[in-house]
Amino acid sequence: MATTTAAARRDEAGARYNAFLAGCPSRALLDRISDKWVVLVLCALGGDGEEDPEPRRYSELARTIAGVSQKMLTQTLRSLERDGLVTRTVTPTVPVTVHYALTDLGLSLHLLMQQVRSWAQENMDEVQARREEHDTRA
Amino acid sequence: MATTTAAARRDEAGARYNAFLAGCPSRALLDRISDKWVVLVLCALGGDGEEDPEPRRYSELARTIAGVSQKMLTQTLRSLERDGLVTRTVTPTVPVTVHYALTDLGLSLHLLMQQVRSWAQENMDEVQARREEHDTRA
DNA sequence: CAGGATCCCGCTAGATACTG
DNA sequence: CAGTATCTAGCGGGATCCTG
Repeated sequence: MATTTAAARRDEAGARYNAFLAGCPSRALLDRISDKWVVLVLCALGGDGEEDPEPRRYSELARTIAGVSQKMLTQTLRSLERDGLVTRTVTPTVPVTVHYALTDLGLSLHLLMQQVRSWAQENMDEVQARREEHDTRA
Repeated sequence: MATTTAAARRDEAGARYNAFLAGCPSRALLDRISDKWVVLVLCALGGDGEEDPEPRRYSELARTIAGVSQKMLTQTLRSLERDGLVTRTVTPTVPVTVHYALTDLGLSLHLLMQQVRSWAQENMDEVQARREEHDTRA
């Protein structure tokens, strides 16, 4: 509604944009991995580099990732659970205990993320160098 | 400054958060790949799946990605150039021509992104199924 | 053609308080 | 302990205008 000139252009562009990216489902995934909390949660659940897929409690995750708020942590866990990447196990103990664990699907994605992290560890210093060089020259 | 109780907790948390993530440079990379335009520009420059590292013009990129605004495109290209992931080549023709191309570094990251995209194409349907299942049950 | 500068809106992420 | 609900600020990002 209210298709102004700009919106029309964006509409027209959207068609080509979709043709460019919507053909493959990668756009949906991009929205997923583009969330930094998703990656961090995956890292935390995957053992942050170690193969240690032991289930983590909510507070444990919050403590490990730390920089995350309850809202973001819960929200991220919810979406990951919704997509079948993590499992949520509620143990009806006295105060209630909840365990989160990676599914096979989540684990496979986590392994990919680890590769990305490896790339970062190997090349980030060069990126830093380029960045500083570029900054000082400017 | 103005370190309230919450800020103090966040501060304290920040230390552990850094210990958890700052040990590896992955956090800096996360900020990089967490930008969807970065990925899309990398795709466009990398040929979107094809190995076709031919330099692209600014308007060409804008047309290919389409959904992006000039501001975001320019901003993304600037940061990528700053990090040494893409090169910016200005040819002083009559109206001025600018070519963007992936550096070796950018290409390697692009290849990684392609792997992620492959994962997406293979598993996104299952994710979709899980998602719908989860939605309809709720 | 390629991009700088500016205004401005929306949505997200964070803080706070409350509950089972 | 493991959340939920609400409120708000900040900024990402789009639109628009202008320049070399």
